[in-house]
Amino acid sequence: MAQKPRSDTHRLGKPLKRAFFDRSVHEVAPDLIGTTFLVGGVGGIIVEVEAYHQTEPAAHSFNGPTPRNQVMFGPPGFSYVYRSYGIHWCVNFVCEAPGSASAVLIRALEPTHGLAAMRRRRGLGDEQSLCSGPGKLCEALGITIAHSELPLDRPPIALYARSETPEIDIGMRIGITKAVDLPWRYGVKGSKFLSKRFPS
DNA sequence: CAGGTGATGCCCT
DNA sequence: GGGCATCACCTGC
Repeated sequence: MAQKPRSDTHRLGKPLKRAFFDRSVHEVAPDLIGTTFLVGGVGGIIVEVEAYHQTEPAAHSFNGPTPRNQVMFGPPGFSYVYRSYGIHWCVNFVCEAPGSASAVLIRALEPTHGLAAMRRRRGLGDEQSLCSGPGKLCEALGITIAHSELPLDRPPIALYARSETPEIDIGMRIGITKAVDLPWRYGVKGSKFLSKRFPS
């Protein structure tokens, strides 16, 4: 029998304001660790993210604005959803001043809200694998391209401040082929809900 | 548990 | 037409 969901015992913090994202992506990314991310009331605690910035070739914005990535060049506090490998969706939060074209990729959640809905969408019972990857968490939360370019402080999206400050691991980003040596991946130290363990 | 690989859509050159 | 900010499943240790 699975352990009791954490949502039974922990309270949500204050809603994040859109101004939270009007800072350097390198400040926002680690600050997002431990916050709660819900879509339509379903989601959990962010345990892993990566930062991307226009000045670095792994970013979708590196080659300038296109129809797909235009939201990255707009104001902070909006979602950017793209299709990955033709199969999965991945979600980012746009950061910094308009034109900086930086964003935080949400890579893993600790599921806390709507476990039944997530299991149904994922076709899985294993709680540890529900949201342990950028494509997995989008499937669990029902995120598609229809959720791109939406404000992060209005329904159906909700973000809540962390109630405790977790110990944070920092490492190289995963699954990319360019700018592989930038340590722009952040995660909750020792979390069982990461997409991959941080090297010790 | 680590490593290799096929599936699959679409953006951009 | 090339190249992916991935996942699940298979192998072999």
